[in-house]
Amino acid sequence: MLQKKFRFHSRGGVRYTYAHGKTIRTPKFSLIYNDNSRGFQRFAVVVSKKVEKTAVARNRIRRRVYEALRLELPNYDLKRDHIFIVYNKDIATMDFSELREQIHSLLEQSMV
RNA sequence: GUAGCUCUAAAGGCGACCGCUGAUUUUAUCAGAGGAAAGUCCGGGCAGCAUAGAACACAGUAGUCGCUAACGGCGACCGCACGAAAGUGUAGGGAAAGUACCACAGAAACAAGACUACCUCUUUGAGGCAAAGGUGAAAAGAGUGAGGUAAGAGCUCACAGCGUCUUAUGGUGACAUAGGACGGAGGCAAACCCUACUGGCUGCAAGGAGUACUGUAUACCCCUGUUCGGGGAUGUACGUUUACCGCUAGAGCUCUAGAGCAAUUUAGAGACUAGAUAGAUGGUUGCCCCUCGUUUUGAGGACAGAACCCGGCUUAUUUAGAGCUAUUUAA
Repeated sequence: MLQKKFRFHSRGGVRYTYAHGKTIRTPKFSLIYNDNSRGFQRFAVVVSKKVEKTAVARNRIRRRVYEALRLELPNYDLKRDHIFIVYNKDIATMDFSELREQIHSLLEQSMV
């Protein structure tokens, strides 16, 4: 789990990123990102009720993604806001190293 | 053993590494989801609305006695229904206050009476009868035997049974048992309605205090409707945004003893800080345990995530144990 400082969720921030950010799509994720003026990077993970019905299952997906991000974080200093949108419920059961690899490649794509 | 019924308990265990939220003696230690945290269906605490008042309207509840802070909850008991039994279910007041409805079928559905059948006569018809047949969820409460008649019929009698009223006995009571009198044409009140009882409204996004901004009116405003009664007022009322308080030790839990059939309650002792805020309580992994499969490898371990706090109800769901009933000697 990331520190509270590096997560964000306020209505304004999320909505601003949705409106002005760039989007990268893959079968399991979308990544929306936009520069911010805070001087550090922030992340949000969104899991829709359409993906998983119960709160327990959504929490598990959210925590795994946050954990993968936490392990990737030392390699980056992007000074941007990022939103990960989850489309596929396999993330709850898939191999953790594979999940980490997918998130790594997504972040790499966004650097280009 | 098999089939069934009831009750109770647990919610895999111990570690490693890396994290998150909170607290503190601040860089290290401690604490950190459930039996349903869920649905938000009831009831309260708490908060505000005037000092929280009255009547009507409206809504809810509906066997009795008890328990409780309270309840539409719980316990015990009564009646009825289901079951072979253990047991289970039950909104279970009022239909001679009034209104509405009773499809299809059927002769006929609450208003008269009669389709088939039976009997009589002056026989293309008229009259008598309401037992039998058939329809339907429902067709006057009425079975057996005897008398009776043109044919019949509770028309009459005996026995059995039903309903209403009433007397006695038992019970706090619902009611039960026994006796007496009378039998008058349905059902439906989770249809309107009547009766009794209960309920002021809004909910922690309540509300408090504060910051910044905006705008309106001296009319009105004061938490649903109508009426009555009452209160407020110059910075009063309304709206938007952000951090803080509210925010967790409690009508709570465990044990022992007493009261009670029980729900529950009295006394004593003991243990215990989840309080986050788009929302922490996790991720990865090792060994053991259980289930499936198997030479091994392996797969799986339910339902499900606190959001002011309690008491219930309902729904989801894995496993284990105990007691009881029936069947029988089949394993």
